Amino acid sequence: MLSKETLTKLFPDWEDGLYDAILNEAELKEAKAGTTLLKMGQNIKSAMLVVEGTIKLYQEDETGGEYFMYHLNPGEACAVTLVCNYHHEQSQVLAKAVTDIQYLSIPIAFMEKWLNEFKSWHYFVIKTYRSRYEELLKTIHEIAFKNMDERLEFYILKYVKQFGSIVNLTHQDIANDLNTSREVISRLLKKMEHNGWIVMNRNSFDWIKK
Amino acid sequence: MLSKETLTKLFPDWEDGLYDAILNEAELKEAKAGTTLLKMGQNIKSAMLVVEGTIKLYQEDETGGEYFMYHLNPGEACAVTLVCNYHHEQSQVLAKAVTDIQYLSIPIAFMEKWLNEFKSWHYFVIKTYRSRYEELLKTIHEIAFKNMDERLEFYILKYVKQFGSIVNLTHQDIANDLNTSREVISRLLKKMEHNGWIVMNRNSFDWIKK
DNA sequence: ATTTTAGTGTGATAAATATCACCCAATATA
DNA sequence: TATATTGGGTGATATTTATCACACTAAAAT
Repeated sequence: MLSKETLTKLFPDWEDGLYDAILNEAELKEAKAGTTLLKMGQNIKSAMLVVEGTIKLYQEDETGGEYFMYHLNPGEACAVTLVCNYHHEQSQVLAKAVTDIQYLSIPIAFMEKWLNEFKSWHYFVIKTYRSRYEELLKTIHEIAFKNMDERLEFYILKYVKQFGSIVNLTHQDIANDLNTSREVISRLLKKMEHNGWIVMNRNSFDWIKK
Repeated sequence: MLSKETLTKLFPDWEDGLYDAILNEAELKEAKAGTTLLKMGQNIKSAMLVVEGTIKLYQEDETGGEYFMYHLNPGEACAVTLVCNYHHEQSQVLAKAVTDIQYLSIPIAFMEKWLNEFKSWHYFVIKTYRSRYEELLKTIHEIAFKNMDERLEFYILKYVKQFGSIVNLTHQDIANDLNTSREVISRLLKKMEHNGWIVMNRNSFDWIKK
């Protein structure tokens, strides 16, 4: 089980009572890398706070397409699950574990209660929304104004920032995340290789630009 | 000046003290249709609550491109200006008045204060962020998965919902909002005309689909 | 009434991306 | 070791969107 100490490190801005509330009411869950944690259209029954590992958030198309938006890391929460009313809100996003993860699952019944009881929870919710709103703005900026080569670079840089400069993704993985085809990614990566930005291997490549 | 009664109608969920605080601290401002209210990169000095008229929110490119995201209507607030810290936050969006507008301008010094004092303000901020987050998701969905013809239809439908079925926009206006060129819009509108979805006039067209 | 300007129509062409077809090589599996 | 599977390379072609060029017309300005 989770210690108050760990919680304090993950969520340093909370007040004391909130840690206790979490320890009492939240369930610590685990999921293997690759698990889908939230599908589009799915009813939201609990909030999700990341304790360990990384989650990727996607916009999902009816026809199966996906577009990667941002990472969720330990100490962060999935904004869409922080609902403040019971009225069966449906998820607008797709969430996948990219590593093995641990997360706190909090029944949405507590959302409103805690908003009333804990100022620091209130701030946490606002902070979460604000930062995710900003991530979405960045995403829109990329798709609306940039060509695929620049979007690919932006995508790789996000990966590198998260996991380091050895990118363990297949071309197909990347194509899925950017809602394009494998051939397009292969050709663009080949260009990056020619430019000396990456060193390519099977199943991975190394980002060496600058 | 603004009456408490008007405020109550615009913001029905607030508590009594908050109306007074607004009446004391907020400044009622006006702007003509077409005014730019917030530029990208601009320092945020005050929050903006719409009292009268409609504001359009854009993502802005360094090179002058724009992409329309959503409308702000009376009773709604600009999420990006609802900052909860003083540290010279910069606007990530472009906001333009599309009609003559009236809005409340609140120095950001009060943001944090009111978060502590008024629960209803806290809820208002969260509600604002949540609904704008959802608007951004819709925008991403459009750009990431749809071709220009579908995006144009989505765009027109947003307009129609706001202002009625007579669309008083030039092809160039629309092209700017969708970050494309006038020719592209002209051709797509011509197709819609052939399909019997619109009746075209100079400077406007009429949406008659279904 | 004439000129200017803004809004629109449209062909030609270019660029970006998507799709199809098929190949080869590395790795996993039988 | 043989075979199947997965990851990747690449030409050909189609589609979508962008760009250029220019013509036409309604409305506005002179």
